[in-house]
Amino acid sequence: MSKRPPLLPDPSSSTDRRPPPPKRPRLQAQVPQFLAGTTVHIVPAKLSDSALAHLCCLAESHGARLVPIPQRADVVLTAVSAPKRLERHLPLSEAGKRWVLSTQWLEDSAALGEGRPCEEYLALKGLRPASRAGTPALTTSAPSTAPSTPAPEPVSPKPANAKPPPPAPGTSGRTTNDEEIPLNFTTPWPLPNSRYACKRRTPLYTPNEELLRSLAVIMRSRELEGEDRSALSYARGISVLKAYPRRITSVSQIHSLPGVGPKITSLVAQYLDTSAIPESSTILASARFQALEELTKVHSVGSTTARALYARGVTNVHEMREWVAMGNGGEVLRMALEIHEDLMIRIPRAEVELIAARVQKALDAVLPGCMHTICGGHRRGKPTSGDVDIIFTHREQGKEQGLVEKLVNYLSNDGFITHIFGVMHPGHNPFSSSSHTRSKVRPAHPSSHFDTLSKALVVCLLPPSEGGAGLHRRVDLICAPRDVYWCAVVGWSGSKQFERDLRLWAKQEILPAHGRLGRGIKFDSSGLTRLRDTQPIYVDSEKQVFELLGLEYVPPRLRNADM
DNA sequence: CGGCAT
DNA sequence: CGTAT
DNA sequence: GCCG
Repeated sequence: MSKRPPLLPDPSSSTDRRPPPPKRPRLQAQVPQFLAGTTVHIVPAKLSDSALAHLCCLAESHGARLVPIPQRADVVLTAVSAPKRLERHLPLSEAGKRWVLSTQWLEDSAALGEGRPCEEYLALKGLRPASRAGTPALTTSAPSTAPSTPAPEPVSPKPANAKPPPPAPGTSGRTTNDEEIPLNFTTPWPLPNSRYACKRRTPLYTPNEELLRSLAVIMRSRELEGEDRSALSYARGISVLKAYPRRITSVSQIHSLPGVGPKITSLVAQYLDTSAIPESSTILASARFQALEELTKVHSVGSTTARALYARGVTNVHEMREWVAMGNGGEVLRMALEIHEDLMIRIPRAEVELIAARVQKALDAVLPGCMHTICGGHRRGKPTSGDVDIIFTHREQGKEQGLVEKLVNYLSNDGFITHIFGVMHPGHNPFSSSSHTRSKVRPAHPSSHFDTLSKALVVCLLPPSEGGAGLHRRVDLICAPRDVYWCAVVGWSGSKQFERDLRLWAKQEILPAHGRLGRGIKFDSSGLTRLRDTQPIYVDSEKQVFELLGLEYVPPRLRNADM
């Protein structure tokens, strides 16, 4: 939250603060020059030619001077993560005198328009400049944790075209491949002009962070109060603003953005005037908001339940515990409270990957030939995750049946899984079961991925002896049949707004009217279906999903359309 | 004014 | 109603 | 709350 006040014009009226000096002659700088006066060396190893060229352009366009040897650089960028391999490209003694960062630092900073904190992108853990020498623009305002470097995402199967004969992507039990080496292409960032998040490129970091955080408070309040439609509008507005690549300094900039109407425009105007949004501040300070926010952090407590609890005088987790101790609530809630403190702690990337490796190991033991992809925020490049989403399948269609149980049993016996919040299966409807709800009626086609895919929502514990933090971690295990695997991966990679708009777009394209011939595809994460003849369409890669929906491919790291 | 993801 | 993205 |  606490950000330094960099070069914001900041017409903050009223109180203190010296009057803004008219010091801002950089009008010709179309591209933020956060690397001005900085020498940069890019280690070519492990980079494709095009990726290298891309990074060089990126660095120079932001003011860097490129130097051919690391010894002369203020900043060294590299895609090499293995310490030993890195050592071959730059002596450790030299390394300790400058920042040695992941290339992702440049990608993120360029998208943001300012230098990201270096600490979050150390190529080698703990390797930082000993003496704070010349790194002018790169002041490490490192606020906190985030140890691991966002690395090229690991994915299991290959896009299948590497080898002609075996149709199965993953070779044997091995898994975890890389998707693409170059990854993002940040270059000329387009202004968001589409109404659909799935047609925009939205990086993880935004130059308008504070503004959007304020708007997100109002959105959250609407959610908590059950005003879903309003909340949706804020989600859309925030989403489109997050894709806006420059600092917003005037409402004229956002005037014509889709999803930004009179109300949101006025809120932005207030923010630009006063560096705050009064409605947001009021909400944030209100006891009710704080209570509902805290209560809904407990697994299985949603906004409706939270409001009901609040009405009965329960205003925090401690009081909820007492309320449960008096015999209220169900088993899931009791479990959730048991480990609530652990679940509040975010998971570093490295541990996410350890957990996935552990799951893959179990898959190998239970049914050889499986592969997985880590989805969710982790796949979108977040430095930490709230939970771990693992999608898996078997290379042969059909072999995956019953796999979720076997996996959960195996990992439970192992002591890795400590709690089970729920296991769902295709065809099994969570309604009409258990308690006496005579929910005879159920929609004819309830096919959401919540009942077409098998999955387990569990809690795991990876002990420190195995590299874990010794904390309970939420893990979603989702099993997809081979032919819908990539649809499931797309569906579970998010972000939420990205998914909503993906489906909305699909629907628009599909539904009759539209003389748009050639189209007519239904999308859900259980697959793609050509409506014309209700024929399923099999895809073998994520890109094909986008193609078939008539969309430009958006890499996972540019799907961060939520706050 | 109806729709807003599944 | 909750969960998931 | 915004849009078609």
